[in-house]
Amino acid sequence: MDPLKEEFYQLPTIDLAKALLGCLLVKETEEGITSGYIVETEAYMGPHDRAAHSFNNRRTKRTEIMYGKAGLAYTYTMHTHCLINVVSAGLDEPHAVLIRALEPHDGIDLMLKRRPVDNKKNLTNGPGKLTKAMGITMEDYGHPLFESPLYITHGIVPEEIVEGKRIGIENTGEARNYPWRFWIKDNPFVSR
DNA sequence: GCAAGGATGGCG
DNA sequence: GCCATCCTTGCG
Repeated sequence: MDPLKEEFYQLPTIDLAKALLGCLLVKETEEGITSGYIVETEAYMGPHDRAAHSFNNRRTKRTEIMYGKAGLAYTYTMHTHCLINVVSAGLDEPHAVLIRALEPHDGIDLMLKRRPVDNKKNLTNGPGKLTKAMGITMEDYGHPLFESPLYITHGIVPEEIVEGKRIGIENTGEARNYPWRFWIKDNPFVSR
């Protein structure tokens, strides 16, 4: 399946966060191909979103890619883990969509080898878990997600999308209450 | 230089 | 609910 085209990412950030649900995230490596359906995302709305790394237009080496064009990968390190976002909105609008959970699809054996778990439900049901299972690292910082070897393609159309508060941003004032987390209703691979 | 603080995950 | 662990950031 071909990657979704660059034009796919030309959506308002909230719309993109929803549009990404059901899409297939694919990573090709020498070890093999892994992929999973995106089942949970969060929108980070840049300068006016206290929970965003780019709040108040903070522009550093880390956040620089958020000021780039939509469809690039923004990877960063959180504690000992790598998290992946899809850069959103126009140039100099530093928005991003965090990919929080996947439903494993291809290469499940390889993912289990990278990240052994008893139950397949726990393989990619968290932002740090899915990157480890798929072999996504800081090497992917700035990679265009409309190109191999790390790309997003058409998957399934979700039956119903639900929204709620974002996770893990307790110390961000009002921003913690914004309903900018989206997931596929009743999907067992959502993080919580 | 250095201290503080996470968009986490795993274990108790 | 606690903490390991380590990179980024802001400040001195």
